[in-house]
Amino acid sequence: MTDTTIDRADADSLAPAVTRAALILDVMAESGAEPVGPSELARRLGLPKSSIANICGALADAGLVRRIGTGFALGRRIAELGGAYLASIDQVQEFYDLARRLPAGSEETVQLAILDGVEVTYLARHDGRQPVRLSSGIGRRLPAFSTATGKAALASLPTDELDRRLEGVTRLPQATPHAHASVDDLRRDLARIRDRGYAIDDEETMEGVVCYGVMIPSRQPGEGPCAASITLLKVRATDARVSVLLDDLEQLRAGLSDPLRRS
Amino acid sequence: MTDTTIDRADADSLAPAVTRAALILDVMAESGAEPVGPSELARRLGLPKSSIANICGALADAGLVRRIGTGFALGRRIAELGGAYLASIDQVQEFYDLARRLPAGSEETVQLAILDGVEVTYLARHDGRQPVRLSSGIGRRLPAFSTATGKAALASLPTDELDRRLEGVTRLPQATPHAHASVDDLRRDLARIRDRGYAIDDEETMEGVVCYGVMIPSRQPGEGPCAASITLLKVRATDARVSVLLDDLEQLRAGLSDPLRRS
DNA sequence: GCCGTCCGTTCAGTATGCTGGACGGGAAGG
DNA sequence: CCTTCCCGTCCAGCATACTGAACGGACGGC
Repeated sequence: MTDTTIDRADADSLAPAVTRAALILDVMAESGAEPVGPSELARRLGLPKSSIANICGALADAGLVRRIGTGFALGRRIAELGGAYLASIDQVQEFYDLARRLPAGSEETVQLAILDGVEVTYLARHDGRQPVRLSSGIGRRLPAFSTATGKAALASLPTDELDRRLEGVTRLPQATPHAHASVDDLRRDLARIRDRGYAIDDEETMEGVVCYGVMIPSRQPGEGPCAASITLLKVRATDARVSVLLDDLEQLRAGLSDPLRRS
Repeated sequence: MTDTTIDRADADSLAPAVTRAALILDVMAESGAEPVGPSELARRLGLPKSSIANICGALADAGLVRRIGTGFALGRRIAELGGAYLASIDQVQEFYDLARRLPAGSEETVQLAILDGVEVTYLARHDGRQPVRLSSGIGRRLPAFSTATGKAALASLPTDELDRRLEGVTRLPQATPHAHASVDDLRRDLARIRDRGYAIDDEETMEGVVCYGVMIPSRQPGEGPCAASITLLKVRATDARVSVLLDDLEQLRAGLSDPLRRS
C-alpha cells in the first residue's frame, strides 16, 4: 500500500526523464507534506540516485516541486496547472452555476466526477449547508464500484467496453461492509441502475452516508463519461427528500448534457 | 500576452527533458481546452519538433496530458496531483472547516491564497450564499498589488524582502481604474495596511466588488506567507457588515495561525 | 569521543536520448 | 482533380544527459 513497488513500465519511453519525473510526482503525492529525499525516491522507484536528484532539481526549478531542507514535496505550480485543467473543462464551470441554483440540492453536497478505467476522479464539489465530513476533495480518486458517480458512469458504458474494464478485476475493495463483494453483485447493480436511471450508494463508501448519482455524457473528446451525485446523511434521506433531490439531479444532468457550444 | 515568448532559461538544466516538459505544460495551461500540436509547441518554445513530440508522448503515457486527435491538452492526472498538493497543506483543510463556521463570513465568498513573488495563488475558496461571480478559482494566479490577499501578504514582509521583490517591477497591471498606478501608491497602501491590520481591495480587482484580507503566517517550510480574504459586492458593504466580517477574518487568522500540530 | 551508517552532492566516461532532415498523409486552394 | 502547404511521424548520427562510484558531512549508537 505504502510502496509504489518497483518501476512499473519505465518501459522504453522516448523521454525517460519525463516518465521518471511523473513517477516521482506520484510518489510525492502519496507522501503528502512529508519531504522525500533522493535516496528514498531512488529506493522506492528502483532508479539511480543521481538521476533522481537531477530530475528533482529540474522539477524544483520549474516550481512543480519545492525543496524542503534537503528533500522535496509537491510545489505550488502543480496546483496552478491542476486549476488550469479544471478551468478548461467547461462542464466544471457550469456545474458550479447549476449546483448553486438547485432548489433542494444546493443545500447538500453535490459532486462532479469523471470515469477513468475503473476509478473516478472528482472534478468539482458544491458544499451545501449540511455538514457531511467527507474527506474526498477535488482531484481525489476513488474506486468506481462503490460510489454513486462511479456506478452511474459504469452503467452507461456499452457492455463490451464494460467487460474490457472489468476484465482484470477480481477482488473489489470494500470500504464498508455494504459495498459489493463480487463483480457479479456489481453487474446486477449496474443493470438496476440502467433500468432505474440513477445510481445509489447506500453506505458503500461511508457508514451512515448515502449518495445518488446520474451519468452525464462527457463533452471532452477523448475523455470518459462524467457523473454527478448528491450526498447526504442517511438519517436525512426520507423518501420525500430523496424524490426532490433526484429531480435536481435530473436538472443537473440536463444542464450539463446540453451541448451548447461557444464558438 | 498570448505567447510564452521564446524559451526563458532552457538554461543548462541537469534534466533538460523535464524542464522542457514543464514549459510544455505551461503552454497547455494557457491554451485551455484547445489541443496544441507538436509543431505549434515547437514554434512557441523555440525547440525542436521531434523532441517536443517525444516529451509529449511521455507526458501522455503518464496521464499528465491527453491526446486530442493529433494534439495535446492537460490531462486528468494533473488535477489529481494538484489535489494532492492542496490536501498536503493542512491549513487548507482547516480553512474549509473554519470558513464554514464563521458567523457572518460563511455567507460570503472567503478565500485562502499564498504569496509567491509578487503574485498570489489561490489555494481554497468557500462560496457563501451571496453570488459574487468572480472567475478566479483554485490554482488561479493574480497580481498581489491589487488583491486584498496579495496586499495583506506583501505588507507582512520585512522591508528588505519587500524591496527585493518590488525591484524589477515598474508598471503595475491595472485591472480597474481603482488599482494602484505606481509602486509608490502601493507602498503607501502597504503602510496603511500594517497600521490598520488588514488590507482593503476597493474595486481594484473588479468593479463593484470589495475585498478585505488579513495575513496568515505559513506553516509550510519554504513557502511564503498566506492570506485570507472575504469578498462581497460593494453595495452590500455597510459599515456594520464590514465590521462583523473583519471580526470573522480575525477569527480565521487566529485559527489558521494556531501552530497546533498533529504528531 | 569514536565509529558506523546514511544521506546528498560531485564528477568523468559512456551509453543513450536528442536532433534535423526526410517521408507520408490530410486539408485547403486553384 | 491536381497542387501546395503544413502537419505529425520516423530514422540514423552525434552530442549529451545518465550512470555508478567516490567524497564530505550529519546524525545516532556502542
